Amino acid sequence: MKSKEKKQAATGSERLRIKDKIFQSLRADIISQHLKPGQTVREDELAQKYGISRTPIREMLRRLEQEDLVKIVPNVGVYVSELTPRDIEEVLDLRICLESAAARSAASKITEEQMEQLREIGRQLDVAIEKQDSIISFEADTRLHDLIMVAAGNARARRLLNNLLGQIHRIRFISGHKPGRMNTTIAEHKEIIAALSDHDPDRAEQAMHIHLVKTKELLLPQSDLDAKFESFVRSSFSL
Amino acid sequence: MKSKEKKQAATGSERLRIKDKIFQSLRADIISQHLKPGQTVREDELAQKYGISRTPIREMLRRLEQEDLVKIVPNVGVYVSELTPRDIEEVLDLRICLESAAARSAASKITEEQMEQLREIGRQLDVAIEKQDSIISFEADTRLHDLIMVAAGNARARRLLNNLLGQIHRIRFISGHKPGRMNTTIAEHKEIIAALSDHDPDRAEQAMHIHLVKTKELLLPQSDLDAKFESFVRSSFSL
DNA sequence: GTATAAGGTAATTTATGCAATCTTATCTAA
DNA sequence: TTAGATAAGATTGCATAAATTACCTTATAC
Repeated sequence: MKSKEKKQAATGSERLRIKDKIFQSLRADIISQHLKPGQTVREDELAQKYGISRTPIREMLRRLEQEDLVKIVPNVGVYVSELTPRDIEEVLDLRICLESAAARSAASKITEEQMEQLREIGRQLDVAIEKQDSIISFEADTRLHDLIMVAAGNARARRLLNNLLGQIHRIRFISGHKPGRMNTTIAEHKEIIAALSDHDPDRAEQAMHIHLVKTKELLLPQSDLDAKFESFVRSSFSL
Repeated sequence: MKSKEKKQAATGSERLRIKDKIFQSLRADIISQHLKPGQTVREDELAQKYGISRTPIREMLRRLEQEDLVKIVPNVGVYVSELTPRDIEEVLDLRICLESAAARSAASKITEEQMEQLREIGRQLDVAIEKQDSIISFEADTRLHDLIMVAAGNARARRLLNNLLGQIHRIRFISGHKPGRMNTTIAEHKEIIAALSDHDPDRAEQAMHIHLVKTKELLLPQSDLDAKFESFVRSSFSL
């Protein structure tokens, strides 16, 4: 009896981690294209796969829907979201909009401690160039962008962007790795760091904007764009 | 038999509406301050109040959490979100960021049909001024901003903003009505319409930005702001 | 007298069974 | 042969019950 109670307590304390782990696993499967767009996702199936009941699975699926990773049709089923060129452009435009504003804000608000972290990231970028290691570059990239969102001081904006990031990573998986982009990306990042170091809002916003627009153009083939319309965000600066 | 099927179909189609209605009711109670910030919200209580089980209530609460209207502490409970001056500023800054970009985008993309709807809204604004009717002004305001989001062509941005709108309305309830603001608001709206009519992205963005910054300053007493830091969004244009 | 631990209570979280709904396939009639 | 209706199959949606967790109270030991 006592051993049983102990076991229950153990599973109980680990359950939260397990639940979160399952969610991350599901999310990763969609981002990594392991679950293909349009594919049906059944509650029952996932419940069996992960050995839990349908109730928490349902909850996870709602969260994934909120991130636009799945589409839920009432009384019918759940599907992995499609990612049309239009969808991709919407996500990337939103990113440009949010992160450009964040860079502007961060330029004024960033603390010396955060600035030191940024410089450390800058040194990692040097290492990435030296070793031509895209993994290091990618990780530094991720920390750079998140650190700027933190420095910008708008927690809601950061949460929104983190939601978008799931889809952005998914887009990366679709587009595949573009070799040769790393070095130019790093140069853009260093310009962003320099602008923040100078606490220059205009320059920081512009640097981030240019960087993200270039990233967008790389991820979204120009042929897919509707060229006759201006994008959601400005395509050039006139500061 | 046939009548039974008919009845089932009827209740089925009404069920969704009822569930949606309960959600809207809950949401309205929070926005209207009928449920006070910090107040505990129990699943059991709501389930009894609305005569449904806790499962759909849970689902609604998760949706409300996603809109930041409630805060869920795992294994503890659900609370109505607080709205500190910082929270208010975050929400309003996000709005400025999204809607300014939308106005820019809409200036290029807006169709003649949408432009005609805008002009109709403009005429409603004239009526509002003539009758000094803030209700008409508010309704025209709502349609104006949403129409611009539609014209901007970014469905995700529109959804995000609609989520923010719940909190923005809540902020309005807290701040109370400011008489005398209506006429200047309308003037700003007409400038936005004029800029869109000219298909001038810079002017449209600037007009929207100025309008929303003024709205923010009205809703958020300057004494609450941290004056030494630049906001998430630029506070002035230099076009 | 205070602090700590154990037990009880009230809430969420999970699991499971049942009902409602949608889709699809088959059968019949025109 | 095709169109429409009906029935069967599958899946979600809802409700209730069991389990777990967190908090609060109380009692005991130092």
